Amino acid sequence: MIGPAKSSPLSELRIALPSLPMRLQEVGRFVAANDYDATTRSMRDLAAVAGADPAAFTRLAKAIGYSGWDELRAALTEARRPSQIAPFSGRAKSRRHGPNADIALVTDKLKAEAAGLPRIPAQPIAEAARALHDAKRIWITGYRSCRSVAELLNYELRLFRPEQVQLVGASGPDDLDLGAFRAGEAVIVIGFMPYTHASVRVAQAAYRAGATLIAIADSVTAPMAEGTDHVLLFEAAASPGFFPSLTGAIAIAQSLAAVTFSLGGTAAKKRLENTEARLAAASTYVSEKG
Amino acid sequence: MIGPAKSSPLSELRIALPSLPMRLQEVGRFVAANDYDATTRSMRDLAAVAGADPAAFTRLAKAIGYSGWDELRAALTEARRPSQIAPFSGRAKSRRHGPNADIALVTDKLKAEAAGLPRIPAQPIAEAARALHDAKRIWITGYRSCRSVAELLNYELRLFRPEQVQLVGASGPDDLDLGAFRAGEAVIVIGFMPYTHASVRVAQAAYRAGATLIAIADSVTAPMAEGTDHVLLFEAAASPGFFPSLTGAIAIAQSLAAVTFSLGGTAAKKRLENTEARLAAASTYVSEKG
DNA sequence: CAGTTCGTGCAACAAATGTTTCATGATCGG
DNA sequence: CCGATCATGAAACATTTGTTGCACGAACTG
Repeated sequence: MIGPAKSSPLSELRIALPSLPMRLQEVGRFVAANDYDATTRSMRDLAAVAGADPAAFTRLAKAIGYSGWDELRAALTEARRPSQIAPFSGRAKSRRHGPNADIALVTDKLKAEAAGLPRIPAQPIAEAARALHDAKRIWITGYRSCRSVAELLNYELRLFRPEQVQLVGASGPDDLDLGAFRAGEAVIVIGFMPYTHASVRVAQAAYRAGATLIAIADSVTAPMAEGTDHVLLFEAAASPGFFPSLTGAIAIAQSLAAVTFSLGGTAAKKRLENTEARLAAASTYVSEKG
Repeated sequence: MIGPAKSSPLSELRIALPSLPMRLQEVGRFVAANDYDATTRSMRDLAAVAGADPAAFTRLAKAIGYSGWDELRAALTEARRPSQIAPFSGRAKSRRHGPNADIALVTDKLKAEAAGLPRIPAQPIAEAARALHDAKRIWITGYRSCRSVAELLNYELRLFRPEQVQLVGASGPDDLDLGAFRAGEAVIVIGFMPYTHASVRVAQAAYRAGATLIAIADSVTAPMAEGTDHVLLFEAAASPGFFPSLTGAIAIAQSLAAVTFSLGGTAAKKRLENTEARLAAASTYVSEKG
């Protein structure tokens, strides 16, 4: 016989609460209010904090239909598991047809990517920028679609540190510069799943050389993030569509360059002015007009 | 001297990982990838799932500076505690100096860019995608910082239309292909103020050749947007900082590629699968593992 | 009022947990 | 080639965990 809907152990607890003895009610309320500690700390610890008897927790679990505290806690743990964040809720399932389908795809995509940007942790970026500021030389790595991010970062950093910034593999896919890394230098590796072998190799070489490693990746478990001093996370799979999104990575790269420039002070400003003057002299740009 | 961020036990683990013995590396990776289970399940359980010796977990914890597995797990548990709501949300308000200034700069920048994305008009993107779908050949142009956008677009489009997409100036800054444009082809020009002469020349050449012209720019008055069939606008100056922002342009490029792929139907899907298979065969990527 | 049931705290219990020790095999340097 | 160090798995260890038996007191019942 299957009982009523076992939606959540917490709701079962809440429903059964009024019909329970007084002491069990107290403990039950404590569990409901501190369900995170309930899943992570021990029964005796909880009892001490709640000012109750350890046995009360076992009795509570049995009172609401579990075989014991262990089983209740396992249910709470599963209910709290983070990976249950509705991966396909409002997504491509509602594949609309007609002329508006494409427009809907675009707006959904833009909205999702906009939502992802504020979730990027700012502090690691600031710390990484300081590391770049202190580095004698900066190497930048990114393959396949991440190469665009690498090149943007290379371009912006070279605007005010032209001598000290270099793109790894600029002369071709096999020009890896693996032996060129030195301590005191910084190596930036950009990538997301699936990770290329080349980026992992660069990260390992940088690590062995004692260089400061900065990874821009979609996960802390990325192979090239191992051993890195700084990991800057973005959400590659956040938006609908078939390719991972690089918007977050671009935003990180730009912020990194901006803060690094800010740390550079007047010296960086002067070099940027020099670069701009040189570009203007070469008449690279179309002159502004009213 | 500011050391690397020791905020999270996961970062400590990640930093120490490469210098660890092989078995401890495996266990460390497992913990990093399954940190929720690491906080909730028992050491022996984890060992069984990871296929490792229980003792390895204790050794791992000691290797990265903890007194034992219990202490490491406690640190992981605290790092995961949900009620850690935004330590910097209300703080870094008007602080323009001090250690929080950089963080404020980053958060402001990200927020501004996130706000700009939904303002991008979707319909022109969908229309441009249809034009790309109909084009016999696609040329992509972008100089200076916009080159990164051009290369991303080139990369993504070539995934399912490898024969028909080409980056203008791929062989060098003077390789402009100006005479190669034909009617029935599409030329994409990416740029914002100040505009480079090269991009304007490409646009004019495309116009004269009768090719379909698509401009990704920050203004309808951009020189290379004159005579253009499609103008896709983004806000380059929307975010604080010293460099114009390319986040919007990247988002447009990705949306453009996504819709074009969507229009390609099963044929595009098949070509994408072929490309992926070729990459897998070349073992470009690190193989996934549990 | 006596008898019963129920709720509760305490303490003892068996099981499981994290840790340590030890033996074995691999790796490295002289 | 040998000795020393290190990495690693298995088993023994002390501790902690969740559980249960028991006693006491309150509340309810006849």
